[in-house]
Amino acid sequence: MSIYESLNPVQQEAVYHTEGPLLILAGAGSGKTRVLTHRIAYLIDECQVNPWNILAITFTNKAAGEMRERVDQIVDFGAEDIWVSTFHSTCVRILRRYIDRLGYDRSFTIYDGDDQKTVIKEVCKKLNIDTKIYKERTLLSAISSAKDEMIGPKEYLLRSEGDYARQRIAQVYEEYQKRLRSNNALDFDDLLFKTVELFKTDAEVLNYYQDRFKYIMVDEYQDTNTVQFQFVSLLAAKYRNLCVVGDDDQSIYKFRGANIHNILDFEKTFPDAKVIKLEQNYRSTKTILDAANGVIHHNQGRKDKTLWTDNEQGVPIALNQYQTEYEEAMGIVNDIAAKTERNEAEYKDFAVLYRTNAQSRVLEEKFVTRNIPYRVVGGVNFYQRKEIKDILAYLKIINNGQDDVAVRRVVNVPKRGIGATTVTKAAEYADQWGISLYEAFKQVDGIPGLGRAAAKINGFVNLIQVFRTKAEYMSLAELYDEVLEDTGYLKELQAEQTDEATTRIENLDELRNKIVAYEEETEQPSLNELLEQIALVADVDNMDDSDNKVILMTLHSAKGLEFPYVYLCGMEDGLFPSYMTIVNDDPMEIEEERRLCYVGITRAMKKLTLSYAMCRMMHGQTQYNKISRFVKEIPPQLIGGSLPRERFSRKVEDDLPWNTGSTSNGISGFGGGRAGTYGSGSRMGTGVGNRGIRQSHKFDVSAFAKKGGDMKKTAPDYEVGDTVKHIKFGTGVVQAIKDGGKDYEVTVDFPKYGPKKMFAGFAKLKKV
DNA sequence: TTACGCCTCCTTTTT
DNA sequence: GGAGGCGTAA
Repeated sequence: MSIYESLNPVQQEAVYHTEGPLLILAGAGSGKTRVLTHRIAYLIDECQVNPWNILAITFTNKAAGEMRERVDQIVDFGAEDIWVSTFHSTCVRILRRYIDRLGYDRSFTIYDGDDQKTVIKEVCKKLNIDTKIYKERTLLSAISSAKDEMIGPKEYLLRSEGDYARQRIAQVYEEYQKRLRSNNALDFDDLLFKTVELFKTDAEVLNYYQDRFKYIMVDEYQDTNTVQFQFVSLLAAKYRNLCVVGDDDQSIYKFRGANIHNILDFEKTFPDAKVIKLEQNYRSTKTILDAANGVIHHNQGRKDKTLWTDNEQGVPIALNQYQTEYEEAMGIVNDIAAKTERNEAEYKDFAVLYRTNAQSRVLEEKFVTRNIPYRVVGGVNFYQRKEIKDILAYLKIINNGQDDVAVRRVVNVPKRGIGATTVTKAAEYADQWGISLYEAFKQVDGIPGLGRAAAKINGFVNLIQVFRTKAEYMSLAELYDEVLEDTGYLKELQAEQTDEATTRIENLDELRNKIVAYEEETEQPSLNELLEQIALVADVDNMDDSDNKVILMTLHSAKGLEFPYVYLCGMEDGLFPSYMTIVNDDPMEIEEERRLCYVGITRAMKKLTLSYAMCRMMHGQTQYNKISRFVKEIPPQLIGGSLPRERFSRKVEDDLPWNTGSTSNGISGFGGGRAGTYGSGSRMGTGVGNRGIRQSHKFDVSAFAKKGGDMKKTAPDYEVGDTVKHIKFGTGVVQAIKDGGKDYEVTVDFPKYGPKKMFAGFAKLKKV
């Protein structure tokens, strides 16, 4: 039997259609990755296409990695020759080879958002821009949108006639590009922009890549922006074997320049395009899918399709109302604890999704108190942490002395007496002579008025020069150790003796691990390539399916993922849909939020739980919000209640010794904050709803009775005086161990959080 | 030059 | 409620 027979007929049709433009409209959970990977296998195995001629583009490294893995599994040989990568890494690979044709140096560095901000600040200072009127963020996003639309600084100015504000932005844009250029750096948008520019200006290069990539596949096509569309169109122009996969209902990146018309008008752009719709969902229960359809049908201007499934009806959707965000978080955490304790599911089966990153804080707090392992995706990215960026800045300087941003960042970190005044003088000198800041440092004797600071600058230059020499013969990990030592960075952290410093040191260790791993898996490791890989990773990419943790992330990050149990929290008008989109009264904006909701709902495989809080702290103020309009768009018969279990969970939680009880300072006091039930009792009593509730209630009771009864009590492997590690409190010293009947009660003194009492069985303390 | 404290602004979402 | 910017004091 061929591997293609496991596909349904429509999927097969998509696989077998190999020549010419093809649009696959793939609903959520309809097996599009399967189709793509099988299509690649088919091209190679049945159509004798050289793997070398295939390019598959995704948005995240994680998606690329997954696809690569699955392709490896089904393609007989040559899989490693297929390019499976993100837009950004594809462009970097091309630019590393040919960007000198645009007058750039091929060893350019890539600037992330923080670096961009640093540059824009300098630009504003130089041009006397009042950042109260023109916010740095606004300027950057204007520049970014311009680049997405492939509008350069000159053209931007031309288009700004009669508009002073825009002219001012044009100046900023021009100066910003100038600085990137002299720093030999590209920002994310440049990677695409410059590649397209290269294709347009250099027929030889374009021709080479057109012949190279005879078969092109693009995933998540609905999220492509204009410059990405151009990139793909140019590449595919010669052979026209372009297969795009997407779902207009999951287009959620308009704010980032995604142009939904790329997918909606695909048939206009390619009149001979074949269109195939994948509408059978293999992921979710009927209930979940009906809810998703109920919501998304409120959108106008979408391609007509209805997702259906052969899966079972499943349990009803839970909807919980809470007084505050704290109680909401506690409700979610308790629910997860209950399910895992009775072995219904593992931690990694759960995802908690929210609209804004800020919402994660309260959730985290509750996960910590309940001692449930979790991982927050997004928010403060590992590579955005101060200590990581500092050390990376050193590595960047060693790699590329033209990177002024990196030099400014660490020239006085740790403190070596080179203050702002000194740096400014050197920068002026550099400007005057058209050299980089680091070059100016080297010529420090020529800079007037520096006084004693000159010697200090020499010290810094020597430090870097020594690193460069060492980089010649040392491994990257060795070089990394040298940087930590010789800069005194590590010593300074060690001297601090605070919890925060310990975390920072741990993070630096983690970075070292990543460097070692990179060196092990790469044939010819180089500092340049290492930095490039780091620059291109997103946080989702680091999500490891193997560690058993609850995942917390924004709805945006959740796209493309699936989880058995999904919690959508903060379902309130003003939060989701966001306040901005409500006041804006542009229906298109609400529609984008609705698609986001659709994405969230369709992540769930077995059960979806929605929740909202009557009031929550937003922008430092208590806000009273109404239930989200999206909840009301879900057919009510799909929603059940969960009152009994919530009440029970609260009981369990009150038994926990380390819980100080947030109900005591809650608005409503004890009892008032428990989850209520949306709608009337009669709704609870109807059909499917009833089944779900009774079941979960019953399970709760018996599971708990069992747990309390015959749970094995094992003596801890640590004793009084030992240092132990807790999942979030960090390390602490055991002060007392008491036999508390059904479990051992341990008191641990944590430096930052003070003494905590906890049950050994729950706390999972590890001796260190 | 640095450390501290007060001020403002922020809140969509990210490769 | 928190991060970053700015001014003042030592």
